[in-house]
Amino acid sequence: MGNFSEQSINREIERAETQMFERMADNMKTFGVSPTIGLLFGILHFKEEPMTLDELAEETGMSKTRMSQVMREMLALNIAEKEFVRGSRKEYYKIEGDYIQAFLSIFTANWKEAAMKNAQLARRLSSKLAELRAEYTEAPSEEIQERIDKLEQQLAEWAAYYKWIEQLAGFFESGDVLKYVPVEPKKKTK
Amino acid sequence: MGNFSEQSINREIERAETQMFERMADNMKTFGVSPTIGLLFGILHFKEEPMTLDELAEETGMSKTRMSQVMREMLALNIAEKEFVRGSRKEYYKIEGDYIQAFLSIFTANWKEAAMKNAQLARRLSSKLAELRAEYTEAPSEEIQERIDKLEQQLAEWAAYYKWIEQLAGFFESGDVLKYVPVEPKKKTK
DNA sequence: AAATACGTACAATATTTATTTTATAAAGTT
DNA sequence: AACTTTATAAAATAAATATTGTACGTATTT
Repeated sequence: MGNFSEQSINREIERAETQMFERMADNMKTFGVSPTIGLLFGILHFKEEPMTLDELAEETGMSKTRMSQVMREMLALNIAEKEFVRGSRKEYYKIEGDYIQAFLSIFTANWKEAAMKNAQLARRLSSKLAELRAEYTEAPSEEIQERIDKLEQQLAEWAAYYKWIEQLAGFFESGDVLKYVPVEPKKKTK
Repeated sequence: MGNFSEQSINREIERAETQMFERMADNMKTFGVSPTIGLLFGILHFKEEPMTLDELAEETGMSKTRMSQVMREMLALNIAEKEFVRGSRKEYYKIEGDYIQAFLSIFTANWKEAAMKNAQLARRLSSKLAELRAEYTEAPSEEIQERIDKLEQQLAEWAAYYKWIEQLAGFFESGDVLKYVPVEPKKKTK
């Protein structure tokens, strides 16, 4: 007896777990990364032990290939790592750090990359402008002069912005942010 | 004379401007919002004066409908506002604050929304679990007992996380973050 | 009141992103 | 050496987002 009830309660728990994972996936999308990263992070965090691509595929119902793609992204973001398991020739993955660390890693990585691309373009554009100035030094119409000035001024303002982003990324990466936005100790469920 | 050169230099400048705007658009995508928000922000910032939907459509080559959609998003994110211009029956839009302010607004908004959704789900799941516990109090198999405990513990950990995100959003929203990650005064272009 | 200008809802299309399928290479086993 | 197993590249498909076009409502002008 109780068999049916037990089965149905297990289903309910399963459903709750799934909803939590899906919420995490959606969070990640909001944060600008692939939702499946959130899903896998949630699962790996929940299981608390390293998992193979096959296990992840089984758990999510997605293809193994997709698991491979996403785990690679997670490695690049430094929110997961491989764990060598002797005796098995599968690769095992586990997460690195907790939710907050993952959050910090993701934003750090994204912001740094954005700042870097911006800096790269800004350099290119600045030298282009210098070149234009040099080239047309003899007959510089009022209008063109002004236009170049304006763009340079805007580039400078923009540079201040992405340099600030870089600083912010550092503030996250170093964990300094946690000094000012501390983690509250989690309470036991009432 | 100089007419051809003048035309070509103008084209070059135009191209540079466009590249900067496109970079901004790409930044926004990275940040998890529609790239066109970055584009319009860049244009409005550059022009330094309020613009109508038609002007924006003209400038971007996109449809007026799209401009309307995106401006609405920007209003919701508090990075743009309408400006009433008497005599005209068009609506004029201008940006609110500089790049950094926009950055802060966007993340504040996104993080708050994510935290809110998480909190909502967590509440639902917690009461569901309580309900399950109550319902099956008589014949609680070892296994189910443990499964519920585990999920509750995970929910608690997750709650600590999204509460932290909320705090972080507050830290951004209040501008406190700027105390610790200050804006460097921008240098004049060399 | 008819005509025009404006913004946007709604449906349709295009583009991008996520995911799967098929194919292949490398390593391990028999 | 032939056969498996594992991961992933490359191509194909599906799903989600961004964008446009059409239609319509409201306000304004004539």
